[in-house]
Amino acid sequence: MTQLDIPGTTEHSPRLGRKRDHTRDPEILAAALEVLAETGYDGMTIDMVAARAKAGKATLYRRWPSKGELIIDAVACMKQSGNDYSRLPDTGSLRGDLVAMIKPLSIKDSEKKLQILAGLMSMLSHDPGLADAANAALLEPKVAANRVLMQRAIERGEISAGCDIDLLSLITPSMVAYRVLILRKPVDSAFLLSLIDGVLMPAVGLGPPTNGKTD
Amino acid sequence: MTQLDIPGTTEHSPRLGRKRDHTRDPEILAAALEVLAETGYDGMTIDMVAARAKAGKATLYRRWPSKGELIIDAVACMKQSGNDYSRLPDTGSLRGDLVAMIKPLSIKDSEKKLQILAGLMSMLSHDPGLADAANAALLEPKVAANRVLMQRAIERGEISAGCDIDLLSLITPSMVAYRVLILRKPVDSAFLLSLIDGVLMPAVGLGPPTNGKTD
DNA sequence: CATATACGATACTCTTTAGTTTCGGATCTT
DNA sequence: AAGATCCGAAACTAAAGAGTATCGTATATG
Repeated sequence: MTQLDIPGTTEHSPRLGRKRDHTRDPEILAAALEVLAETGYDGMTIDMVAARAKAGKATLYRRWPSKGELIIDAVACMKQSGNDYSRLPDTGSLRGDLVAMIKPLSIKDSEKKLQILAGLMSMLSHDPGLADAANAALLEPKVAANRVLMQRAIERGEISAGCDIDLLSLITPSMVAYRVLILRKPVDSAFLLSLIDGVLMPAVGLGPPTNGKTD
Repeated sequence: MTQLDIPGTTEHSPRLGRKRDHTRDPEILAAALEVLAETGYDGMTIDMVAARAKAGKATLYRRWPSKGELIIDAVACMKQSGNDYSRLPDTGSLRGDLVAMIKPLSIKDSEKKLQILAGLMSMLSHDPGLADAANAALLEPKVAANRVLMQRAIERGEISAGCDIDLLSLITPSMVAYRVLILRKPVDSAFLLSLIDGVLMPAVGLGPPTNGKTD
């Protein structure tokens, strides 16, 4: 599904025969993420991942020493995949930028990431390293994007420099997570728009777009 | 720890001998919740729960047909315990009420509930009933409290009736959940106050308490 | 006090799954 | 083409844990 690029050194050099085929690692990691999202860490088995990737179970163990390491690798590799926040919207207004971030593809991506997060939620308490990796790969990209947008708005003087953008940039991700994981309701434009207009814009001091009167 | 009250019918009546001792059910359910919070659903074993409750494993199976049913019961029983939101703060102002909700005990309670939630997060996708039960027992009480406070503020004319209180009442719970489960940072008054003053109050149209000037 | 029954402890069965080993076939190197 | 090695498939091992059965003890009922 995702085309990843692993630094993939060719191990130590054998005189003859084949080299270890690292070209399929991305497929295996993608399969692991799929199964993880569907069944959770404990529900998932190595056989499921191998079957999904059409690889032998032994092949997986030739590359990763354990199930846990495989998952850590799989989560970590999500960080660089599909996060093309390099070109963020730049409409000239904060609201325009935030609205421009609402895209079906982005929503689907978020929902998949949240399913993965749910799958390893119970391990996060016991493995701080995994928790950091999961945050960095699954949530932080979106948070960072929001932060950049707000920072730009500060720099162009649109909003006050006193805004707690570290806090505000967490609102959408955490509300989306709540809605998907707990309420199990779909994330649609209406919901995201009500977050933008009902929460974020007022919080940065930009009044509501339609109703400027208090009474 | 928690003193629960189970309707506890005495099964069918035996002629002689003891009746089934349902007085210890609450202790067992409390033990189950503790182990669940500590190790997650899959990590927890019936033996752990039995040991924690100083009960025999067979005793647990005499009362609950399976591990899953035990957990469902344990989560469900949380709903009525420790949720004395019957007497909510009533300071006369929304901000006063929200600030009055900040109490160390309440924070500890939330954190424990969130650990329980994390423990069964991966099952919520596969068991909608459990998801509803978990939400009703672990998150919804806090959400409902916020909603009541805001509804009162609307009724007394403090804030606009157009406020989306169903949305706004989710903000604190979801942000706290994010902070505890993902960021694994402590929830303190400073954080909650910045939510109130930096997000909620602006969103309901009540300006910041110190700085009323826009420029 | 006698008896039936529920209790806690513990041994047991059976299923699942992580991780290993084996093997025939495919493929790269020389 | 020959040889070495990696591949996928599948059999295998070992450990963990859900659920059951047994047993001696405690206790409520009568």
